[in-house]
Amino acid sequence: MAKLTETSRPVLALFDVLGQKWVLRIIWELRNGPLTFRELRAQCDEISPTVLNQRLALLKDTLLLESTDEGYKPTALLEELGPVLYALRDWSNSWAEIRVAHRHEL
Amino acid sequence: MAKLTETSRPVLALFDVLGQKWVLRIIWELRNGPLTFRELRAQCDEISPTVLNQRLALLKDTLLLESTDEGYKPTALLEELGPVLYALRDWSNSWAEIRVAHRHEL
DNA sequence: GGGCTGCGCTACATATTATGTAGCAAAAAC
DNA sequence: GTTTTTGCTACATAATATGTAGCGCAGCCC
Repeated sequence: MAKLTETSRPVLALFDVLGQKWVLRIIWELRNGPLTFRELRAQCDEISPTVLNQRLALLKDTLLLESTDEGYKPTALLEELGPVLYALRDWSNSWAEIRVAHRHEL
Repeated sequence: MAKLTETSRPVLALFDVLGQKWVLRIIWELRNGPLTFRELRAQCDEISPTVLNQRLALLKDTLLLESTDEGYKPTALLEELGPVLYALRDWSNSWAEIRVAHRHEL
């Protein structure tokens, strides 16, 4: 499993985690309640189970996810990030529009 | 250069970009004005220039960064994400505290 | 009990991506 | 016009992801 840079700046440690492939996607797909390993894998476009399990281990280790009898779900702490994720979603719509507009300019 | 999954859901495209190593860090380091290639590289812990250049190309291509005579800087659109980034920074401090507390529990 | 099914997850060979060092070509500084 | 500095490329090596197969276990059915 990847080792976190033990930096004195938490935001950089956070970027280390979020910057790993599939991490944001996994968090996003768990926004509406718990999913089992196989459900989560299906939601994530059949991501390889090797990587999925590595990411789940990392996220449990960093107290962002926990596994219950219902499946994997965000911790209370991670749920506080909900509004931030939705802000990203909203922003991404403007981004998509601008990119389309830019393509048409060419 | 990595190809974006051309998905109909912008938020997933966004996660594809942000989920690449160094992308969040690069954006973060440019929050206080433009930096040159070498300055940016120094801020990013001497990241390999190969990857830095790949990421800069990606971010220019997706209209998140632009290069001026002052160096690389975020586009107006990306600057709108400022508050979101600072929210992540603030949240990461609570996260760090909880992780420390959890270590001491063991 | 014995055989099914679905589950979380592992093994492993292959393909993709990052790292680190050296250095080039062009622009600036002197 | 020579010396720096800058943006960036080349390339060999190391690290990481992908995709497929399938294991061991738990719950069911009869």
